[in-house]
Amino acid sequence: MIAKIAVSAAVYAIDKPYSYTVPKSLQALPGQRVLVPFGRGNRKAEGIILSVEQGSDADLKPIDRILDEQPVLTETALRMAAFLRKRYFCTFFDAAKAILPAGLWFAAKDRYTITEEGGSYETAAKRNPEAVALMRQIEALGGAADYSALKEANPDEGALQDALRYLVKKGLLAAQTDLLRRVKDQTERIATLAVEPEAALEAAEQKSHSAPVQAEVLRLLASIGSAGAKEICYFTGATSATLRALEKQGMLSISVQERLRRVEITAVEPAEPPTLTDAQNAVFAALADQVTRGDRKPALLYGVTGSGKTAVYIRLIAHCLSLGKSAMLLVPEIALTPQLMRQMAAQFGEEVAILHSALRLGERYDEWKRIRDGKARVVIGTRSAVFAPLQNPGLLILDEEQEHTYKSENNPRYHAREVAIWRGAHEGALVLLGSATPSIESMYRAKNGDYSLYTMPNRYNGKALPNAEIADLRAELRAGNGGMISSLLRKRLHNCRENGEQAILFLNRRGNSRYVVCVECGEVPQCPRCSVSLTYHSANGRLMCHYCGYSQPNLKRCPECGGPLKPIGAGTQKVEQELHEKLPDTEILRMDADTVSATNTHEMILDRFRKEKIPVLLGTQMVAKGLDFPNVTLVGVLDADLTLYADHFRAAEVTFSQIAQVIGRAGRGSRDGTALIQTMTPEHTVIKLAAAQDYDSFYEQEIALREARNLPPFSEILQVRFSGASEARVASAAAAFRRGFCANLKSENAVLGPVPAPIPRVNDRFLYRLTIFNQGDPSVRELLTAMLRGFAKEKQFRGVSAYADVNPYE
DNA sequence: AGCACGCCGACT
DNA sequence: GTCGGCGTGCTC
Repeated sequence: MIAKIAVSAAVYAIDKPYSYTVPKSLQALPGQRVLVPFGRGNRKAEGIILSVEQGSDADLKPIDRILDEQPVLTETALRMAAFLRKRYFCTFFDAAKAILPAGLWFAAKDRYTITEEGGSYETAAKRNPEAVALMRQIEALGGAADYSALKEANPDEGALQDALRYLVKKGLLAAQTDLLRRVKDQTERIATLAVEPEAALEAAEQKSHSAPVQAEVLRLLASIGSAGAKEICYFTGATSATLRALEKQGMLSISVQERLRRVEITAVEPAEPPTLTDAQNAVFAALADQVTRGDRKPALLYGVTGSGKTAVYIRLIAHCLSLGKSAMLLVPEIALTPQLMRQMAAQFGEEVAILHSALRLGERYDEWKRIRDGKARVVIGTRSAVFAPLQNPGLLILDEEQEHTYKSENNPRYHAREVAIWRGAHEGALVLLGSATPSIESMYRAKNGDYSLYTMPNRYNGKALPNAEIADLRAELRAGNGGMISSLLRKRLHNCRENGEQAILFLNRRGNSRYVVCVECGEVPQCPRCSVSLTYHSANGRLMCHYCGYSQPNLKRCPECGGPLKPIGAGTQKVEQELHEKLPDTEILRMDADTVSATNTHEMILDRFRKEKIPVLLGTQMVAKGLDFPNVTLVGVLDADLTLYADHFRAAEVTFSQIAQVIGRAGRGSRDGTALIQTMTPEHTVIKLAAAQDYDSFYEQEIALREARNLPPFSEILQVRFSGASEARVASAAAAFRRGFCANLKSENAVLGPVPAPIPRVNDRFLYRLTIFNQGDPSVRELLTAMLRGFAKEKQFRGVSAYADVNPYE
C-alpha cells in the first residue's frame, strides 16, 4: 500500500502530496495523522494521509508511525483543506492545522541522553568548549535531559542547538523525539516575594544603580507580594531573564498556575422560542424553506439595528434542528455578545457548544469532540469555529458579516465568510449573512442575484431609529473648546441625566492611546525597532510599542533638545477627566482594554451599567456591539473622523458601519433615542449618510466608487507581502517579483507597487507590498502560485520572504 | 525553509 | 591530516 501524505516540513515552495509505503503492520486511513521521515536527514515530520492506494515501490520510505486511531479529518475536511490551500496560497498542512483544534496537536519533546562513547566527552569534544559545558550540565542532570530543561539553563537557543547538533553528530549524545498530546491548559507564571518586604526594599535600594530593573521589580513586589510574570514585565519593563536572576538570588519564587479565562455562561432558565412579528415571520418562513430545501444559494438578511435578527436566527436554528440537522452561528467576538450567548443557552441548553480563542486547549478539544460526535448540534463561535466538525449541517449563520474579525491575520489568511460559503455549497447547508450594514461585497452579490436578499427595515419595538445630530468640532475649536466634549453633547448629557436616562459614549481609540511630543522641537519618541511612535500608557507610566512589544520608562525630557515632553491625543482616560470637569457629580463608567480584565470582565461592567443605572458609559469599540439597554436614550460618537481618513479602501465602509451600530444602541426601550456625532468634517457625505442611517444611499455611492476604481467586489485583490532585514534587498526582490509577474501576465491586470507598507518597519524587518487586481482570471492565480514557489527557491532573494494575502483588511 | 553533502583555509 | 567554513541542491 502507498499513502499520499501532506508533510508538515514541506514549506509552500515544495508543498505537494508525498508518497510513502504503508508497512504491513499498520492500517492507514485518509485523514489520520502520521509520523514520517523527511529529507536527507530523515528527520521525523508530522503528516496527514490524503489518500491510500494499492501498489508498492521500493524507492519510497515507509511511514514511521500512525498517530490517530481514527481519522481526525473527514473527507469533507480534507477537501476543505485543499480549498484553503488553493484559495489562500498556504500549504496543505497549514490548512489542516487551521481546521483542527489546537488541543489536538502534538508538542514534540526532544530528549538527549549521553551515549556510551559520550563518557569521554572532555577529550572527544575539547575543541568545542560550549559543547563540553553542555555535556557537564546533562551529566549533572543524571545523564539525560529534555530540550525544554536545557533551554531554561541556556537562553541562547541558537548556540544551544548548534552544540546539540555537534554532540549528536559526534555520537556523544543520542536524540529521541517524543510526541505529547498538547491538551494541557494555558498556564501563567506567578512570581512571589520569597523574602520579607523590608528585605526586598533594602535590596532594591542597593541595586538601584547596579540593576535598576531588578530594583524596580523588588519594589513592586514589596508592595503587592505576588503578581503574574507578564504583569510584572508590563509594569517594570523587566524580562523573564530579570525574574530568573532574582529567583536565583533567592529574592522571589516563581510558580506555574493554570490560567482561567473561560467565558462562563451563568446557568440560565430554559426559555420559550421567541414570538416573531409579522415582518420577522415573513423572513423566517422564506429562510426556513431554504433550509428545508438545503438551498445552496446563500442569503443576506439586511435588518436595521433593533429589527430583531437574533429572534429570526433562533427560530431558524430550532427549525434546522427539527429537520435532524445541525447549525452554526458565528459572531465577530464572543466576549462582546454575552446577551446573545445567554439567549442561545436558554433556547438550546446542552445542544450548544461554544468555540472561541479564550477557551483553554482542553476545553476547546472537548467541545470539538462533542460537536464531532453529534452531541452538540448548535455551534456558536468566532472565526475559527467555521471549521467545526458539524455532522450534517443545515444552516451556517454569520452575524454582522461585514466585521473584519472574520478575516484571519495569520496564515492561512482565510475569510470565515468565504469558508462558510464553500461549506454551504459542499454540504447542502444554507449560509445566512446577517447585518444592519452589510459589506459592500455582500450587498452587491445579493442585488446581483448571487445571494437571496431579505430586508427588515423597521425596529421590532416600532420605534423610529434614533434621530442623529452632527456636532461640528471645528466650530467648538473656534469657540475655544479644544476638548472632546462639544457644548451640544454636554447639554444633551445633562438633559439625559436630569430625565434619569442613560448615555453611551463611543471613542474608537484604544485605552489611553497617546503619544508624547516635545513642546520645544516637536519630536515624538519612536520605537527603535519599528517605524511607529511609542504610545504612552498611564497605567504603568511607560512608553510602549503596540507592534513589537518594546517598552521603556516615560521620558521627562526630549532626547533631541532637552525640552519638556507632553502627552497628546485623546484616549478614553482623558475624555473621562474632561467629563468629570464638565459634568461634575455625574458618575462615569469607563470600558476599554485598560478597565476590562479577568477579574473585572466586560460583562460585569455592563451589568453594573444596567443595574446601577450609572448615567454615562464611555468606551471603545466594545460599547458599539450588540448591547441592548432599554434605558439608554443618548449615544455619542466622539470622533467620527478617526477611521474615516484611514488609508484603506474600506475606510468609508468601516466608519459608516461603526457609526450606524453605535447609533442603534439608543432608544431600544419605550423612550425615543437620539444620537450625536462629533466630527471635524460635518459636510462629508459618509458622516451625513451615517447620521441619517441611510445605508441604501451609502451603498449606491460606495458601489459606484468601487466600480470606478476596480475594487472588490469588481476585482479580487491579491496582495504580495515581502519582508526582510535589509530594506534594499526587500525592495529589489519585490521589484524583481513584479517584473517577473508582469512579464508572464496574459490578461489585462492592474498591478500596483511594490511600495513600503503603511508601517514600513516592524521588529527590525522591512515590509513591502505588491498589489494585484484580478478579474477572476484563474490563470493569474496560477501565475502567482508559481511565482511564490519560485521566489523561495531563488537564491538571489535569500533573506527576503514573500507571502500572499487575498482581499486583505489592513 | 532546513539540512546534508561537498570542496577550500586554519590548527593539531 | 582533520575540523569546520559556507556555497549548492534536494526534499516521497
